[in-house]
Amino acid sequence: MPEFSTSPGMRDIVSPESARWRRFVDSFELIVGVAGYELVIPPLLEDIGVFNRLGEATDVVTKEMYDFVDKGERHVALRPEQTASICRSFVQHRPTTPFKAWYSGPNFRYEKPQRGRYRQFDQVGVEVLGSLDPYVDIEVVQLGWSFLASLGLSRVELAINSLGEPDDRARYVAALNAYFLERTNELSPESQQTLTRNPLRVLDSKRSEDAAVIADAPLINSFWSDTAAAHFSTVCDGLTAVGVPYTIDLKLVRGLDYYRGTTFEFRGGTLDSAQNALGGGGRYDGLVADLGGPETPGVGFAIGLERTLLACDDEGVFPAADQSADVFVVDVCGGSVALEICTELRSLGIRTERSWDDRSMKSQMKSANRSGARFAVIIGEDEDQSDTAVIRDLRSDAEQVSVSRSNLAPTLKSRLSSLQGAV
RNA sequence: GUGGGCGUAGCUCAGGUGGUUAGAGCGUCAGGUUGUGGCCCUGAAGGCCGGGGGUUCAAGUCCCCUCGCUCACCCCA
Repeated sequence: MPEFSTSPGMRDIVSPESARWRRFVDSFELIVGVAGYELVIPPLLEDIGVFNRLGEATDVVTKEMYDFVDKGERHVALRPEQTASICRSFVQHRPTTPFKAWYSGPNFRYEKPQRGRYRQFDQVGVEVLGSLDPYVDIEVVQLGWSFLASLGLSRVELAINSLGEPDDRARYVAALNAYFLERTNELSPESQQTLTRNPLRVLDSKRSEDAAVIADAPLINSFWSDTAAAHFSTVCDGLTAVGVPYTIDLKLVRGLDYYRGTTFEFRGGTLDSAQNALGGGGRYDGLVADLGGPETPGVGFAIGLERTLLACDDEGVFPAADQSADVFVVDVCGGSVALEICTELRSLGIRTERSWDDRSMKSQMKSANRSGARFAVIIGEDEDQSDTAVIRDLRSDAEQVSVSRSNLAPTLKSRLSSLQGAV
């Protein structure tokens, strides 16, 4: 056993998964980029006050924060999410509104690790600051939806709800609290505990004992103001208009306290995981002001990489890319010819590998085979003397051919591109 | 934070009631004569049996502790 390995809940992302991660973020950038979102890269570390605004009653703040006092006596924390950082950045730099940002990167929460849940986890997301227009909500939800669809996912469900205006939400919470208190003895001990902290979150309980009580609980829609109801209705109509399928889930409440108005969640189609929330978001119209900025509405979402990739695995889509070489150079004359050929081919964009340590031809051919390369270029004594090279197709039984060294690169280039054309 | 399962070669795993040099498959490396891979054959390297303590003449095997992984709860991405 090695002396060191990754800390709990943290892991190395290694090949071929690592390349898949890069591609994931690239795909996201492609979709939000054409929609005019600009990249913001906030620091991993912030003053803990930035994150305290996520909610004094939330686990994320109360027990999952990676926080410490630095050498300058500042109380800082590794970010548990990026929305608050983006808002802080907005307050600090005051870009013109509407401000449309996207981000990607790791976040940290000190939780017990589990399938699809790590202490360091990556998210991609967008935030739009400065507009109350319901069409912003629509655009944001649509972006998340089309991104997931672009990965090939077809069994994702979009749940959407509105928490109403702050007053609506407050009245609803009060009503909910009264209702649950009345039937508190029917609730599971865990939910009774949750009730004291945040009645909304009791609705989230997945325990069967709670199901009956939750089923009869009052619903948010009867507390919506006219403004909130109209906003929500516009959002729903807009989604329908652009062909984004959704389900209204009046019991959808999200974990962070800053949400108000529209909230939504993308859920993976596979039921066997409790971690089926691939991503989610909503409006947080008070957050910028809470962080000391002007009254500025906001809406956004975050999508978890790990979970979304798990969903991709379940659906058999967005596979890890093929990383095999195009050409493998076998040189049994010391290796200097391989150096020259690799340099030339690579400069032409041909993925070229070779072996080292002066191994036998047989052993180098084995490596060539394993590399997945389409062609082996073989340099033996004869080729070295005559300034030629042998090209051998590793995936067909065609005769190998000998070409002059000056014709090697052009020949490979054209054979590779004709193969690509065939596919 | 709470509970269940599991920790043996790089990987996947065998190792009845404790008993001599801990095994297999895959992978890796080297060979199977004269410059050529994939199939097959042979051989080699590679393990403080997660760590610590205990019981015993003797522990991978039993007991305790600890660390880690995993699944569920909690919560969330």
